[in-house]
Amino acid sequence: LFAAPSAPLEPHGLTGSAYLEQLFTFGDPSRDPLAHVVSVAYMALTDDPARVSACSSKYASGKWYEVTALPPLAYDHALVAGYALSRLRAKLTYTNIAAHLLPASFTFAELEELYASVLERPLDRRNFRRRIMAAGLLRSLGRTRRGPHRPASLYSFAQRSVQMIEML
Amino acid sequence: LFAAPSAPLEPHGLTGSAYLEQLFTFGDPSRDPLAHVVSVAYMALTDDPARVSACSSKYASGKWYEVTALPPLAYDHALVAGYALSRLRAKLTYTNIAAHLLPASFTFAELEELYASVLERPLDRRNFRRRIMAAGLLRSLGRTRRGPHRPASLYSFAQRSVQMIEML
DNA sequence: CCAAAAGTGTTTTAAATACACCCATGC
DNA sequence: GCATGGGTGTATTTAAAACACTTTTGG
Repeated sequence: LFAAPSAPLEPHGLTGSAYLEQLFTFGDPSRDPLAHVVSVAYMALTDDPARVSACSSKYASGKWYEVTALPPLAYDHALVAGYALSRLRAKLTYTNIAAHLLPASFTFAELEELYASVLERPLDRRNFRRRIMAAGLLRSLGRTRRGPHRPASLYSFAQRSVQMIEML
Repeated sequence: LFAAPSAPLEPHGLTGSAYLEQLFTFGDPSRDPLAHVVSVAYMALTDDPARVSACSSKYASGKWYEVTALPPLAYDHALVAGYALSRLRAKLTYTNIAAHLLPASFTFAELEELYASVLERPLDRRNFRRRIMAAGLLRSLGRTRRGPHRPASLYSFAQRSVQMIEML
């Protein structure tokens, strides 16, 4: 989460390619003690935090936190963040929304780690791979990433537009 | 669907017990050619249409239509209605939201007919009953409804508050 | 006794789960 | 050659799907 208390995330300030999804409109009269504020909350996904900080000076003071360790947030913003997380969790299980949280090419281990950390539970590597593949979510790039150990095959998402897919 | 073109459904005009769920906030600048109107759309569910017409004179002119045969609607209201229907369909399969579309007691056949008509597909009576029962969705009332044929057992929902349940 | 809706089980098929070892590389 | 992360298959369990007849009542 990118939390910039005095400068809420502005959809139009993001670089073009970021995925945006409307979450919920918060309008409880008591959510702000000084005025009746109606906020239409959006969730933006990116694989590259730097793009968010860079797109406007307003966000330069923002900070990233693990979702499980958010600092105290103003107003009902913890509620908003919780809503975003639960939506993201749900959509990971029935859409290809993960395409917007990973770079153009990635290893299977990176995909699995994304799922495991957002869902906050360990996944069986073999069963996970079987289902992802059966869902036709990925395209193999035929390339590998070399590193200190056995090279890992690289993949990209077959589709970037978010769509429903049975998978978990 | 209750369509009252010149008098949009006002949540607070409904009788107390109606289930209300926020759908989406429509804010496309071009949705109304005359002004930039932002609409926070809600879906209300009731088992009793008369309660809606009765709650305010503004709704007296409203009419009910089969969702599959809506008349032409103003602005982007067909989009809103479509959104509502798809949300309802989805929630029938993983929540007990049907509790708000049936009276306090009902027969199994009535429940099945509700599901079949909203989902627009026939359901196998035995498999449907097995899953609904396995989900613990219903409470048997021990009473029956007498009619021209074999009496049908009456049920009510175990919970009225909407909650997630694996079932279809 | 007949028409009409209510109610009930079993078999087959598919999917989810549980589980442990070999492989390829850099150092 | 060893440490490390990458990659693979099978057996079991559970759930979904397909399918047809008997029961109870009113008229």
